[in-house]
Amino acid sequence: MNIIDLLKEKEMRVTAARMMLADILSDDPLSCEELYKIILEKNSAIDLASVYRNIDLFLRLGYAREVELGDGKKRYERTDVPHHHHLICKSCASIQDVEVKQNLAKEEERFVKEYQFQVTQHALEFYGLCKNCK
Amino acid sequence: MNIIDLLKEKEMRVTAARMMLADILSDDPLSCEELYKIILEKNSAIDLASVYRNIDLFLRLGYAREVELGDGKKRYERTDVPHHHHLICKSCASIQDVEVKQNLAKEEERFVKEYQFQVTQHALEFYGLCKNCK
DNA sequence: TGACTTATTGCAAATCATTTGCAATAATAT
DNA sequence: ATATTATTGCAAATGATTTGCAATAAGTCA
Repeated sequence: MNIIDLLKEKEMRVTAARMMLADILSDDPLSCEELYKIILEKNSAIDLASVYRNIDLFLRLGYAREVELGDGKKRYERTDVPHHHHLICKSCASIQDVEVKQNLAKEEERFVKEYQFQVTQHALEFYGLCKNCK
Repeated sequence: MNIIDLLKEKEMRVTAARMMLADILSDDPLSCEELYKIILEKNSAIDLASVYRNIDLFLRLGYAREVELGDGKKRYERTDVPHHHHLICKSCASIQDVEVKQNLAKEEERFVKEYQFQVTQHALEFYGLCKNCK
């Protein structure tokens, strides 16, 4: 689903700021500060507060997802990139996307049966040392 | 390893604040603010800044581990409780410990071979609705 | 197209979690 | 007991994120 349709469906306005942000969001997890700076580099500008507000909107629309890398900053990536996980280097902070082949869905089914807990989402990230840093 | 020995080994002082904190840290992941309040309830007091400083020390000593629950606050639990994961309710914020039976170690070995990335730690948390909230 | 309504924006100030500087205090070695 | 210096409490600083409010721009309808 593209961002224009998502906005119209909820009767929200299609603004220049939202289009630009939607365009910049990618498969890399980016913080609001990073998004803000990328926009500055393009000789454009969206107030940092508006970046936060619109990212928040994108989360509610299901256009973006939050990624927790454990450094105190929240990152965001588009939901239309396939579900994946990250290898996070504790030395240089580089982030690499990886797929995990194990089936966590089975575990999640078990949680429903054992604890009546309905899992809607999970976070799985790996920390360590990358090729260059070890 | 108990906290007194860990401190002495590194020639750090065994203080009342450290003993109290070490005692309160448990298998539940608690934030610094929560630890601080628990101590207040015991009619005792450790400055919040000292809680932060000592938790940080405990991490370096390997006495505590950090748990990321994605709500913008870091939580801590003792390392001597077995490695486990959490079911985090998005509605009431309750936290339940669970074991995951799948073997992530195999995936981690694959990352070494495929990307020369040495995993030292991973974070796996499940989000959803608990028994009472769904 | 132009005027109208109201969501959205930019700006500044507020808030929340965490960190830091510094003087006072308490833990260890002598 | 005293001296040394790590640790503490307190207040102020920082960094990420949120909020209030007036100015602006998107959508609506004549």
